[in-house]
Amino acid sequence: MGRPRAFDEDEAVRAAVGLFGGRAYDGVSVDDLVAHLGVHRNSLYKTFGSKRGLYLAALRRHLADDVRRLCDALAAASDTATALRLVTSADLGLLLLAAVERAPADEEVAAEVEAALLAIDQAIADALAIPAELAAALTATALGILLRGNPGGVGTALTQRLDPLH
Amino acid sequence: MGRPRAFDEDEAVRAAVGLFGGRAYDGVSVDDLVAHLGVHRNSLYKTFGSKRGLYLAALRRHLADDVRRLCDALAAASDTATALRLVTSADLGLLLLAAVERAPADEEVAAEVEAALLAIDQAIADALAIPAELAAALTATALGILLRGNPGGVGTALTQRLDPLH
DNA sequence: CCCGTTGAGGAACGATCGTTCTTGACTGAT
DNA sequence: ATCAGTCAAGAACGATCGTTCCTCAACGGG
Repeated sequence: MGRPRAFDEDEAVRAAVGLFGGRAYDGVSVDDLVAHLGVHRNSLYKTFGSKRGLYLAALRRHLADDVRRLCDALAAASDTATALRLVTSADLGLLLLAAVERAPADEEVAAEVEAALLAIDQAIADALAIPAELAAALTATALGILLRGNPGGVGTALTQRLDPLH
Repeated sequence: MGRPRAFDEDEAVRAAVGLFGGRAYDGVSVDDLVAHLGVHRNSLYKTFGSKRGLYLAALRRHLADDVRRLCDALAAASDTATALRLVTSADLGLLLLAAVERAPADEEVAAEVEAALLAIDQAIADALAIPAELAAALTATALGILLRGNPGGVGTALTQRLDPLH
């Protein structure tokens, strides 16, 4: 019963992933969300409770979709260069912003971020058959490269040194 | 002539470095700054022009002081492990936040950040006598480790593999 | 001694923030 | 046809944002 929804919740959350992945949390206003999500204010609060609720939904969706897809792709990687290229070419804007900007101020975000990073570590460790600590170092390298906007394939120089090793 | 200042400008900027390095730009209000800097609203705007002006001053101070000190320390590093340890133990909170959160929205910030990262790259390249691209990869790794809050000396696993190389 | 100048101290501004309220449109079941 | 229930639409809320204005205190030069 009741009037049917005029918006698709999944679609709205994915749009929120794009917005929150593009600029800081405080840089995305509720007006921006309403304008770009196709969800009206009232429905937004009815569905997600608050701006933070929507942010958490977007973050979890980002991790469940994009990060999960990255981990699946990593499972097929057989060498360090491939693994590093996969991570650095993935769309992890929201994860990166969440880790640097939100995690220190929101422990629920911090927990999600930490779990996602550990999942990436594990995927790399399994795929390359290397210790988890070394995989974590590779993840850190990939995040650092993403952070710099990947200036001219910085990763290749490193992987050329790493590949003969393992 | 005129009434003498009751605050130390350098001291105020250093306090701003601490505030802006601890949370997001929008998470630090002018009221916070006034409360923690010992500078009154009027003097803040008279001296720095705007909140963004103070932020830029703090960022430049952070780069001129902390990053410069890091580069000097790097000049004395003779192996990869030492270089990586120096960067990951440096206090680069403001640089990290600026790179991820402000740089995409403020090209002046982006320019400062890029210059600082290049300076770190160069310091590592010079100290270890390695190509600039490899040094950039090491910088990226260090930033990634900082981003994760350095969970249990992740860097050591990587440097053990890298050291025999160069 | 008094005047011009500069900073301190707050009050106050308009704008925007996240959130809520009110009203009306649309639905399935009675 | 009517009623209860859900959502759309947008006005409106108090709070807080960055910024400005106004008044008084403290100095140096004539």
